[in-house]
Amino acid sequence: MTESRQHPTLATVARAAGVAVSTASLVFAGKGPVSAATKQKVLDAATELGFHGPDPRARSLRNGRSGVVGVVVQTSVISAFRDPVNVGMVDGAAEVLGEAGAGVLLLTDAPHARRVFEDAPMDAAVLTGCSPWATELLGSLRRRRVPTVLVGSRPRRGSPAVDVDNPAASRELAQHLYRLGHRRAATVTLALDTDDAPAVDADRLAAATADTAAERLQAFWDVFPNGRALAATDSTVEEGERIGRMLLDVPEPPTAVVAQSDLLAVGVLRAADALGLAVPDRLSVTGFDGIDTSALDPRPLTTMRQPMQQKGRDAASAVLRMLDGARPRSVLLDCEFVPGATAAPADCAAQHH
Amino acid sequence: MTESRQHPTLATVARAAGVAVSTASLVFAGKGPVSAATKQKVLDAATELGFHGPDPRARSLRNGRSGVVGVVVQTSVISAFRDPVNVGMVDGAAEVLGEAGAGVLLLTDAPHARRVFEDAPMDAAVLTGCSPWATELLGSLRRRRVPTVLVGSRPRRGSPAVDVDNPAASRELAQHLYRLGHRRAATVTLALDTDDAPAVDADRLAAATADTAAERLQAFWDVFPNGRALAATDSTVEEGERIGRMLLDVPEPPTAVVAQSDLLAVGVLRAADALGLAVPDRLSVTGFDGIDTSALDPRPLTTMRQPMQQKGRDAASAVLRMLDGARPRSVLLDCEFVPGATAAPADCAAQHH
DNA sequence: CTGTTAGCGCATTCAA
DNA sequence: TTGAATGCGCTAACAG
Repeated sequence: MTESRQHPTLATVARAAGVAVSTASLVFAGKGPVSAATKQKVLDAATELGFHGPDPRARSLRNGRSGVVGVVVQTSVISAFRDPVNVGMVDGAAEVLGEAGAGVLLLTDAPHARRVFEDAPMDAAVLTGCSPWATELLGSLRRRRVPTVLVGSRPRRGSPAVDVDNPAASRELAQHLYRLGHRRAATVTLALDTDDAPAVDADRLAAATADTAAERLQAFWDVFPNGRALAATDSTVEEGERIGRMLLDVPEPPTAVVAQSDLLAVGVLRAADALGLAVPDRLSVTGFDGIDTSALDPRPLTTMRQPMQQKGRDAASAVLRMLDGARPRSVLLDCEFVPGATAAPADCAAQHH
Repeated sequence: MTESRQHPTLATVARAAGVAVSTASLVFAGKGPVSAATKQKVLDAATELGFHGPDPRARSLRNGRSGVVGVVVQTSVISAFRDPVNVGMVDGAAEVLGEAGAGVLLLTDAPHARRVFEDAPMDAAVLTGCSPWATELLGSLRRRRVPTVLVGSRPRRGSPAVDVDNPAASRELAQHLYRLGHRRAATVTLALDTDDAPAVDADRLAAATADTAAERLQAFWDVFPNGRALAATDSTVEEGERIGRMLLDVPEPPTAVVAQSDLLAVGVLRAADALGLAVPDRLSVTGFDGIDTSALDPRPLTTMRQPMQQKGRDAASAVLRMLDGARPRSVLLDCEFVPGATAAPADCAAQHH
């Protein structure tokens, strides 16, 4: 019984099989023309030595590719994944990347994980969201010459972006309310910047760092120029309820609230319930995303369904094409209006006046 | 204006700075004793050439470490992350690994991603759940000599496991019901195996591949030897409702249902609502996990809170210790009983008899 | 404190 | 078809 060697390598195996390393390499790559007999010899030797394929680390140095794509989400994994939109996106990306044989390196923009971000081996990256850090991270990626695709923001510095058509979708939602007769509408935006204060005016919008929130708000104001806007700090039910109360617990509440996400909208529904405002009779509420909220609230939300997984898939495809040397164009996906049951004609509300 | 070079390397930088490569290496590693002047020269040259740190791929070959830890979840990312328990676990792991400078490679047991699983560079792995594939994946990891920590299953083949004390926690829950006077109890288990059929008997339990489900069921039967058990296929509200109906829509329904997860328990609550069985007056329901279900159901669940993030953190710490050559012991975490409001004395139920 | 040297394990030339 | 030789970019000895 031979003593177990340090660590079997291709060279070890080749020597044991009595062939050249290049031959053994071909066998494991399944590429070149190798005679069946030689192949078998190599395979046998490998089994004998307990060698199960070439070392990924050595391959990546040699090939200049590690087969890993970084997917960067905002803040901690737990808060990012509380939102089904992010989960869907990562899933879509993982699916396409997995089929292409690429791994998903889960990265966050958390400061304490910067070391990982800087040092991690990755051939390309998908950068999601538009946190204040995003710009800095993108800069770092560019310096390292890591091809990057953005998700949920505008294209920047040569990096293509995959996103939904926020202006069109948001306008459609606002116009839907307008056509229903609503004239006093308010909106709850996603985080616009790092500021915790809810009040949003034109100046703050102009300075906003979050493209998605800004675009959706702009579209809302296009339709309701005087509509009140308050910014949430997170896309959660709790935030929606908190901001919803601020919006609704006033002498003359709006007859419609446009929430920039479904989770926020559910929160607004709760605020309305707490204040005794019947939805949709006295208040219309719209969301954004099209996630399954049946577990959160029985009322089907009037919302725009966005193709979350498709965003991830398209981002992954784009990243893969960039690795092939192409310069893919940005992608703008369409959303689909979901009628739901939380928006109704404003007349009802007016009657209560 | 000089033309941009192919790709700046440490050697390039060192030459430009007029120092030895090893010196430049030390500068970027921030380790050795380098004079401030030399250091500056190197940094300047690097900036000049657009060199921003050593290539991770080359480092990993040289160091034999890629700084990446694989975290394997069951099935697709999307279905795994629909369950807050998994999200919490991954978050805990990401936190500890991130602080240690290690990246998280998100892996699944999906067959189409096997190539990634086999080829991905990783120094160690955290293997969660106990899908039928888990055993095979563990075998593959062992052959590659990738130190692995299991989460949510028993220790196997030399790999330590991090888990909660399912027998103790489940017994406590069952005994709580027993002491409340319940004698006719039933249970909804997590997936026990790949079989879709709900009915579970002792034989099926004996053949179960999912340790968690099996342990919790065993503990239930220890207290309620004749209690009916039906297996869910997933830990979701929908499954809980489906199985809940099977359990409750019978002539003599049980007075208590032990669900093996909170999501399943919420489903059971819905089934009870649909059948007009008041909880907790005529039916007691318990869950497991201690996730926040307030968004799903107003009634605070009687359940066991398990430290989800701690599981991830402990698994990550164990993996890190294994990378240091240690052989960490398995960890069994305690759960905490949460009284909630969905379990009450059986008397009430009996009175309706 | 700094320079020289020798591989890490592999994929790919180029010859035979 | 197969074999020998080269270097991917870096770090860690060691010697100055």
